[in-house]
Amino acid sequence: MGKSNINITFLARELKVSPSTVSRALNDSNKISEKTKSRVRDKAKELGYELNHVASSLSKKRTGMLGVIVPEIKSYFFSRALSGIEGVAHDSGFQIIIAQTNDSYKRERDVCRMLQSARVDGVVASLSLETSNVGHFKLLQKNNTPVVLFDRVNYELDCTKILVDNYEGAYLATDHLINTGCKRPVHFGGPMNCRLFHDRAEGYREALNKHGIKIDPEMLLSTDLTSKDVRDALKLWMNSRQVPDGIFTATASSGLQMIHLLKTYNVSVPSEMAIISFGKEPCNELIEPSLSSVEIPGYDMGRTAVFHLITAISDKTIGHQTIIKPLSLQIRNSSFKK
Amino acid sequence: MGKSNINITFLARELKVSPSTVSRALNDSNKISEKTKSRVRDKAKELGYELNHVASSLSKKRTGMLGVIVPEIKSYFFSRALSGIEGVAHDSGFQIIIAQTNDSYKRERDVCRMLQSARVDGVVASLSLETSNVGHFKLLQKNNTPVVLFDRVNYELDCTKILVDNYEGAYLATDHLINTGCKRPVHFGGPMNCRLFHDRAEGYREALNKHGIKIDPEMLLSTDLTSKDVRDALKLWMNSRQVPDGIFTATASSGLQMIHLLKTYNVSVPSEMAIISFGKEPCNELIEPSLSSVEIPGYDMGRTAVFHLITAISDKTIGHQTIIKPLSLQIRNSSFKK
DNA sequence: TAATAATATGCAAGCGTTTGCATTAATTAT
DNA sequence: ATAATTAATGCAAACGCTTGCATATTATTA
Repeated sequence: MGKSNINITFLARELKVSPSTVSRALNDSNKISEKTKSRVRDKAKELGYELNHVASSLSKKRTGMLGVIVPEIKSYFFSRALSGIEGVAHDSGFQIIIAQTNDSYKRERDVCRMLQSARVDGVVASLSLETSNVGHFKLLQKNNTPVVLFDRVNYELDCTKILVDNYEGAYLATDHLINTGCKRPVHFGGPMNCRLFHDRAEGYREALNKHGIKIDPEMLLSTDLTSKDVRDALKLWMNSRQVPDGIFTATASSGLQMIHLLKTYNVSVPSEMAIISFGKEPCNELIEPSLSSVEIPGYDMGRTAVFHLITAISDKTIGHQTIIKPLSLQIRNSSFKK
Repeated sequence: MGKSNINITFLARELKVSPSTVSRALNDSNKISEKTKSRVRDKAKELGYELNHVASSLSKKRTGMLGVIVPEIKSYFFSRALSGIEGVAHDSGFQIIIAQTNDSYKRERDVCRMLQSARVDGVVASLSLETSNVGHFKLLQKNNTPVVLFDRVNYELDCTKILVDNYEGAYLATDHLINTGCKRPVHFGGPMNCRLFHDRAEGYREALNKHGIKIDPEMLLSTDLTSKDVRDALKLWMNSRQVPDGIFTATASSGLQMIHLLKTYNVSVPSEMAIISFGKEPCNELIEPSLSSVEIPGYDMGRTAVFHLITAISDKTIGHQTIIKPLSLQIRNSSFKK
C-alpha cells in the first residue's frame, strides 16, 4: 500500500485542530466554518493529502466498489458491456473490480467469495455456462449485497435482471429466413443448459412450427460453439440427404465462420444458403457477404445493469425488476434474396 | 457493505479464545496448535465467516488490489490485454480495479487519484492519447506504488515497460509491401504525439528510404483514426495524380475499412492495391481478401505487464526493465501478389 | 523434581477514518 | 449584562483485523 505518511491526524496537528474537524472539513460538513474548511483544504492540497479510502470504507461500512463478473473479458459482447458498466460506475463515483470466470462454475464461486471479502457494495454478473446452482449469489444477497444479473441470467435467483428476449429474437431471425424463401432453415445452437441458448432454440422451433415446417434432429444442433463444432455442423449439413437452404446461428462468430467456410463448399450466400446470426460483431458488416443479425445492445445492457445496481444500493427497499432490452433485426446481404 | 455481523471477535467469543488466536489460526500461523486451528476453521465455516478484506488491508497496509488503466475496455487489443491481466492477477491472489480513460488526460489523472486513494498495491496502465505529462504516475510512484506501462508508454516515466518495437514492425510491413512490388506504398497513420504511432510512421519512412523511394506529404498521413479519416484518406489517394499501389495502416480497423471501401472504388486487392495493417482483429482472417498484418501479442503483453508489476510489488528493490515483445508478420491475401 | 526451553495463547495498540455526544465559542434574544 | 440559542470544535469510541510483546501452559532436560 502506498504509504503516504500524511493522514488526517497529521493534517490536524499541522493546523492545530482535531482530526474530526479535518475529516468534517474535507467532507464539507455544514458544522464546520467556511474559514476552517478552506484552511484545511489548502493545507491538504499543499501537502498532497489523499484520502485513505480503505480506512474510510471500514469506518463507513461501504466501499464504493462494485464487483463485476463476466465469463470472458475479451469477448466482443462482454467487453462492450464492461465499457458501459465502467462508464456509469465512474460517473456515479464507483470503482469496479472485474473478474472473469472462464465459464467455470468453481471460479465463479471463488470470485463471489473474494468480492464478498472485499465488501463490494454490489455485484453485477453474467453467469458462466457451467452455472446452474446460484447459491454463491444468494450468499451475497444474504449479506445485504445487491446482485444484478445481465444477459446470462438464472431464474432461480431473485434479483434484478437485464436481458433480451432470446426467444423472440430467434423467432424473428428464423421467421425472416423463411420469409425470404428458405424451405429448410437449420439452427446452429449453443449448450442447452444455458437458458439463453435454450430460448434461442425454442424461438427457432416456434417459427418453424408457425410456418408448418417439420423439424428433424439434424436441423437443430446443440453444440459447445467451438470452431470445430462449426466445421462439423457444416460438414454434416452439406453431406446430408437434405441440404439446408438457411442457417440461423446462435452466435455471431459461428455465423461469420460459416460464411467463411461456405466459400470452400462453393455454396453461394444468400442465393443457395441464407445466413443470419444472433448477436453481432464488427466483422458482420465487413465480411462478404455481410452477415445479417439480431443485434444485442451489449453496451446499453451493461449501463442499465449498473444503473439498477447502484439504485438498489442506495435504496435497499426497491423491488427487483426484469428488464427486457429491445433487439433489432439487421438485414444484410447474407439473407436477402432477390 | 454487506454487513455479515460475524467477525473475528464473534468467532473468538464463540470459541472462548482471543481474537488474535482466531486471526492467527485463520492465517495458518505456526504459533497456533493444529487442534486450535481446526477448531477455528470449523467454526468459521460453520458460521460462514468471511474475512473482512478492508479491515485486513488497513491493518496490513496492503490491499491486494491492482489498478488497471486502459484507454478503452472494448477495443480488441485492450480487451485481450485485460483478459491476460485478470488471469495472472487472479492466479496470484490479486483483484483488479479497471478504469478506462476514453483517451482523456483529465480522466486519466482522476483515475490515478482514485486508485491512489484506494491504496492499490500497484498500477498497470496504457496511456491515453492525450497524455504527455505523466506527473500523475510519478505521484503514484512517490507514494511507493509501482507502475508498469504497456503498449502506450511514455519515456519520461521511469518504470517497467512492456511494448513491441513499433518502428521495426512498421519497417517490416512496409518492406514487405515493397518486396511484393509496390512502387508507391502509403501510410495511414495515427496521431503523432502518441509515441507508438510516431514510431510506426518512422519505420515506414525508413523502409522507403532504404529502398530509395522518395516520400511526399501525401504518402504519409497523420490522422485521428476515425472512420471519416479513413474515408477521407482513401478519397485523397484515389483522386491523386499518383494513385498509390500499397497501403500500410497504423491500426487493424482502418485496414479492414480500407479493404471494404476499396470495393466501392472498384480497385482490386492485392493486385492493384496491396494492404497490410499494424495490429490484427478477428476479421482480418474473415474479410475478403484476408488482411495481412503485423500481429501484436496483446494477451501476452497484459500477462507480462502484471507479472512484472507483482514482482515489483513483492520486491521493491528490483530495477525497471523495458521488455520488447516480438511481433509477427502475418501475410494474408491482401498483400500477396502473384 | 526443579529448572529450562519450547509452544501456545492473550493483551493491547495500531491502521486512518467517521460520527454521536459533549464542550466551548460566538451570536442573539431578553 | 445575562441567559438562551446557535455555531464550531473536540473527545473518544468504533469499524475489524494484525502483530509485537508479555504471559501461561506444556514438554524437555539436567
